[in-house]
Amino acid sequence: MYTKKIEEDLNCGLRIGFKIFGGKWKMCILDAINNGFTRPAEIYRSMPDATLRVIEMQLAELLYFGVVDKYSEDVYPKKTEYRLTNLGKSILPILSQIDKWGTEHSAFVKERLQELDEVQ
Amino acid sequence: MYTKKIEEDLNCGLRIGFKIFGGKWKMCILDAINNGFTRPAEIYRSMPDATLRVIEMQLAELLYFGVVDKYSEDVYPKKTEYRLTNLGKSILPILSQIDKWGTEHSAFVKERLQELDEVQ
DNA sequence: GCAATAACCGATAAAAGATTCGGTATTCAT
DNA sequence: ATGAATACCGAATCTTTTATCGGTTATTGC
Repeated sequence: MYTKKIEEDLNCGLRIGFKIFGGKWKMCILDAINNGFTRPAEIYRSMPDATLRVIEMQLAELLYFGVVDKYSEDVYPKKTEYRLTNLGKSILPILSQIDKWGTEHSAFVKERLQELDEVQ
Repeated sequence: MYTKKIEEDLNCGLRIGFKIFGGKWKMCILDAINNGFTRPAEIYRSMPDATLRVIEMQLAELLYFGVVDKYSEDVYPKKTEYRLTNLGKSILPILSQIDKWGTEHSAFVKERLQELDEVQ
């Protein structure tokens, strides 16, 4: 994590929300955890487009902001589980709403993106 | 707009949603339009932390993805209005949910951010 | 004519964010 | 003891996004 050079206005709920779960993979990670993929390696396997490193980094931020909790057991295979806190769970409805919206409009969006590709 | 070098998986509704309204200012702009600030200069005055340039750029993207429509009148003062399309309006419930979430948890988030600042 | 306002665009700089790569440490199975 | 799996972390690098700046065009009021 690092501090930004340009200070942010966090007077707007929208900006705060994005601050917490607006990263490229954060929502996907929360979704994965919610679907039972609670360990880093599991999350990674469930979304191989992200690297393990980025998953670790985002988990660290989610942990910092109290969205997830971390439980480590010293057994083999080394077991670390990340679970949603109540704060994390409170994000789930938003998550599913965005997912629903995106799924509903995916055809349209993809069409537009394809146009862009054809131009370049 | 530019094409990415790293290809995106848009199989996930979440990613699609973020693609369309996940920019730093996009949701704020949609919110501003919804609150009656329909012209670029008005939007800018309603959220001076963003530059006019970035508002223009984001409006162009929102226009491209059919989230807003653009209406120009050749009168003085030069009048351009951006209005939400049905697609744009369909985002509003998500918007207000995120805003509500962010507002509810703003104290907690700010506290955490302050901690980070103190360290550095 | 000149300042002010509006909309907008291109180029480039800067910042933010993500990726890559190599490393540590642990434990188990062979 | 070697290899595989897990969880991490640091640093450099690259990509993406946002900011800055200067410019254009057009119209009105002075």
